[in-house]
Amino acid sequence: MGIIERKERERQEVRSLILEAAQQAFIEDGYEKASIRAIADRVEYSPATIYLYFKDKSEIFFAVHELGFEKLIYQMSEAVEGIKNPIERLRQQGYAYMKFALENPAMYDLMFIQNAPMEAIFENEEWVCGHRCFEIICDEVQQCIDSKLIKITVLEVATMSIWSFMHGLVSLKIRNRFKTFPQEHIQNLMSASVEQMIALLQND
Amino acid sequence: MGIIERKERERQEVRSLILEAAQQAFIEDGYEKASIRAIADRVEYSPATIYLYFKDKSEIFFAVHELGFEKLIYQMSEAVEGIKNPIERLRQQGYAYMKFALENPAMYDLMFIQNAPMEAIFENEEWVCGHRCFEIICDEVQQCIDSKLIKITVLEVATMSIWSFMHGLVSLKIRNRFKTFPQEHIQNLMSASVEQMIALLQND
DNA sequence: TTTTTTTAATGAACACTGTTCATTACTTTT
DNA sequence: AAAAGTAATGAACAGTGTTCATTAAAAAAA
Repeated sequence: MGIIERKERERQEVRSLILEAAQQAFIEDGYEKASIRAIADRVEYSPATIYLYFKDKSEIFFAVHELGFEKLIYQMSEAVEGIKNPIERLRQQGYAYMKFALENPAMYDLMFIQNAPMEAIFENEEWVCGHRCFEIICDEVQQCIDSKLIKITVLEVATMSIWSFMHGLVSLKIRNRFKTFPQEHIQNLMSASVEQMIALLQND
Repeated sequence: MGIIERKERERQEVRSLILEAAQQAFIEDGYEKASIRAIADRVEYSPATIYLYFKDKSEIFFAVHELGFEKLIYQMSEAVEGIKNPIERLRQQGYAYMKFALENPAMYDLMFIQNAPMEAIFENEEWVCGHRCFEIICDEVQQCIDSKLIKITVLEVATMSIWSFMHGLVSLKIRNRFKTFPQEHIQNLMSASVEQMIALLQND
């Protein structure tokens, strides 16, 4: 009997319809303003129906934030494709990260700033997509270490430093804290900071 | 007639009572859960009364975030007191920043992560406390540049880089994104990252 | 085919939220 | 003592996430 299989297929279809609607609503209005009712409206279901497919709002946006990671990981991989020099790979990966954040601020918000998606991770569960993304950064850093191109030698320290720097840069920008810099120079200053950081990292 | 002066004094008193309650509620429950009604309860006023003293919730928490800046600025200033070496001053200021963030995560949230306080700044208005805090960081960086102790020579680039790095470090921690590192080493890795960054910055 | 059982979807409600406004209570001025 | 001005509030509005008894539809059993 293929009925239970078809049912499961239909279930997954509805699920991803809701997810798509949630993603759209979230990108347009942000986490707080993307209400369950608004998402339900988009898929033409009752709000209560949403809860047959997701435990709560956190869980919906955990699923959405996973879509974000897919996209980020893809764009970072694409950015280093065909490049040999490890430093150049790291640079391009960094710019891809920055580009993603500035072009999809709402998504980045969900992935690295909002509490909600983390709350959806149950005890003793892993943050799988976070780890995957983290690892592809690690890989590039490891390459730089192995080829003795950067000054830092401890992988964890290097990765934490570089990631923190990049996250700080884009999240202060996204959250409007760079008002302290002359408005018209912010973009240039951000690029200059990235270049400066790479220069500092590099062995001479 | 000192009556209007007494009235003004009383008004300011009520205002700061509300502020204190808001701060407390916020520290305990975070921005979203710190409701106007909860704040009103704390000061034993009606919710509507709050709106005689503040335009909206954003404005309340803008005022609270200013209190946070006072504290942070004080603690950063205290941390460098009596220290001569510019690099050591920068290091201690950095650790003071980190300590503040980790000890007052809710406050830090309001100051550097939440959107709300920024929304309370009207068009063409300045983020005064942000600028003040930014300047005392700038001062230390400038000292390092002047005494040729660090490799970066452009003040804006240096400050943006250092601040972004520190903000990234503490905000990823606060928002639980360091799950990607072994739980028990996170604190050590964060300190090691700070030390590593100072080492990279320094001229040899 | 008809009846029973299982599954899916919903309307209505609950307990909240930020915010507004007409009404009341109190002070100051006339 | 009456009038004017100010401060505080109760009640309401429109919204939120979430739950649950009830209804509609589909599948299984008779």
